[in-house]
Amino acid sequence: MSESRDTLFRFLTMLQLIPRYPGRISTPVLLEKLRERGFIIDNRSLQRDLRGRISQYFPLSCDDSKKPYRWFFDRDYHCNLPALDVPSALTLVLAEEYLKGLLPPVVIGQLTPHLQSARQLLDEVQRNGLSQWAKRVRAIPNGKALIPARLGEVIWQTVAQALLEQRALDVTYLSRSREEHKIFTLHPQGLVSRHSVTYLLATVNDFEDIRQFALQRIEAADFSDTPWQESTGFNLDEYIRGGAFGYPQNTDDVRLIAHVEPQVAWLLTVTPLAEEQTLTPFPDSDWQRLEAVVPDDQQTLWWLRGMGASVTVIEPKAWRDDMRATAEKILAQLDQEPVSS
Amino acid sequence: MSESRDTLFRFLTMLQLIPRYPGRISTPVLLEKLRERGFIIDNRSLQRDLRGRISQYFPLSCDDSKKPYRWFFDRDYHCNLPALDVPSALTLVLAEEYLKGLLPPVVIGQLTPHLQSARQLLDEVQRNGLSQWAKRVRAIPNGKALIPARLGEVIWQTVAQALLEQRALDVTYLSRSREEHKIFTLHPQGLVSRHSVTYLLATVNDFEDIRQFALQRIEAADFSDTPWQESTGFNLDEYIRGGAFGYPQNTDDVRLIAHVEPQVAWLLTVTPLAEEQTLTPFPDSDWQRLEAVVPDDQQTLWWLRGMGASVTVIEPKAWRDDMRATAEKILAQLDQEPVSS
DNA sequence: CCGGGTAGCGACGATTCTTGTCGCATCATT
DNA sequence: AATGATGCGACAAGAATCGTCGCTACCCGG
Repeated sequence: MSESRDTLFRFLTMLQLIPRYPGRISTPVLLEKLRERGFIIDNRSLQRDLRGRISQYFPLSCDDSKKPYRWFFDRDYHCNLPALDVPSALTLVLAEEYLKGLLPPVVIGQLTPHLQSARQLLDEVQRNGLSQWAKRVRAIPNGKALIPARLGEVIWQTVAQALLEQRALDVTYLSRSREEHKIFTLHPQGLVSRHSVTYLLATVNDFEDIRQFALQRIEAADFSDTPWQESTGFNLDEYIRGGAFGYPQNTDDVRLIAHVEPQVAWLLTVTPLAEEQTLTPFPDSDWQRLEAVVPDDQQTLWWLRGMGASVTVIEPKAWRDDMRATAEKILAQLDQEPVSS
Repeated sequence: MSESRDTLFRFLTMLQLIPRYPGRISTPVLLEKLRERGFIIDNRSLQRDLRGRISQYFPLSCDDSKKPYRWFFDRDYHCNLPALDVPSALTLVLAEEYLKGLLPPVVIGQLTPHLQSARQLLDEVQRNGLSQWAKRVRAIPNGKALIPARLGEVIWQTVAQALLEQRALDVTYLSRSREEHKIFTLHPQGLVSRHSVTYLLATVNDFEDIRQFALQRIEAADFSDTPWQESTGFNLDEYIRGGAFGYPQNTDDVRLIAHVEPQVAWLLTVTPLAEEQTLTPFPDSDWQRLEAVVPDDQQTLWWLRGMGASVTVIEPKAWRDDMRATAEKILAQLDQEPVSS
């Protein structure tokens, strides 16, 4: 039996098993995990591999302050197999540009190793012009970029893990009034990132009903000894549609009819509102008639409002009325308020 | 000299040098690249490694239809070193949810291997509940999710590479009127992804001025023999601020003063509009007074419009006037148009 | 049609590396 | 203080690596 082929593969497995810095793994545990994966290996060999071989060629460090030594990679070390190609690296950088306004910094930090290897590749491609690429790529987000909520790194990691491994959490939560610290046991059922705020959906203690918890208001989170309870019949999509995050969204789509400015019409030919969409020019003006089947949700309404006077809603009537009411109310308020204070 | 340590590292280097499927690399070229990196290795050894060792343990295929054999990985193969942890995998999935509405499908496809390894990890975490995680994570985007523009995979890859490697492109471009096919030589200077449309900024032929080209209107792109010309003094940020993508944006920020509904006030405490922002309650109502230093751009104005009657702009006067004018114009248009057609 | 050049591959043997074992030192824990 | 766990140097048997040689197959140009 040529066992040697195992060697290469065993090394790769080891490299995958050793975590990045905040994490660490002790030699015996690593040995155990390798055994689980079918690598019958001597304790001594493992030690030799770690110290003599791998750590010479990888940013691998060892915490030898206590006796079962613990090994870990440098915080930002990352390696892709196969290596990134240029278009993928560019995609990653572009994705980061967008995500900066959408996810808490800590969550993006989770991607740092990936992003760094992308940046590194791009740097190498442009040996001459120093980091030109950073000046050549921009993302302009769709809506107003709010500043994402601050959030502790450990909180995010704990919550993510609890959600996925189906474990209960003991949390200290700062209630909305900013006054009370409350301690709950949560049974995570889902996670929703909305605009720039991330919410955990969970049942509390022994109750059955789902509640929302903004992640940035969780002050401490630990895995609980209480067994996790699944909320039977919970369906995230239905929950969102039910209106938990704003405007109640009907399951049925609606037929939108509107008159739009030429500029908006042009925009819509490039990025349609919906799969089913028609634009027909008017004979007597350069505006166009838009007809589209769109979801009946807050986002669509926002989009229409954001277009301002460039779009005139004809149908559905409810939206037409909403636009009128909103415009009238704005005027009333503007008239009422003094110009300055 | 123990040379063996080289072996492991050489394998890793090989794994990095072999591209994913659409790409391929021939044995002699691979040999050359390994030599460049200091691995003095015999031709025979390389052949043995590829056929005998690596391809046994990796999804590596070989195109042996022609004589310099060409090697490549399966299209979706990907391996992270060190392996992803659960929170990072969740972050990737969440990022994908957001990006689906922001980047053309092809561009996201570029990330498929990464995303797949994330999904795979999550699947493994939840052995019992079959792929529960997919039902437990959602992103609700900030604005209306338009359908991203369609775009050819090869076009994206070619453009990305040309931009970063500073090469000129010969493109066939479908001009805005959808009538004419034009052939240009472009000298890429920058890339801007705006909402869901991606634009290449480039000078054309021998001209000096920068023009925008929507990627989805590029029908064919090839590297040009013409040497790339840098547009001296071009600065992407200045260009965007100059108003090339809509509302001209002044460098100076403005001081926004507005009265906001309690609900909006609450939203703003969680995700502020800007670093400098104050909210002060009014004594005689539950509305609050918002004061913030915000950029003078289209996005901010959109955000204000999207809020409808929940926000009353006090300052700057230009915006207040804009809100009033927009509201009046909407009313006028609604009155003018028949209710239905 | 034919030959030179290139690439793949089997075989082989010397070199080199790998790996289990043993013994000892060190550290942690009780 | 004792016991068990862990780290590590040394060693030798066994295994794998790697360059070389020779053969074959294929591509191309003459």
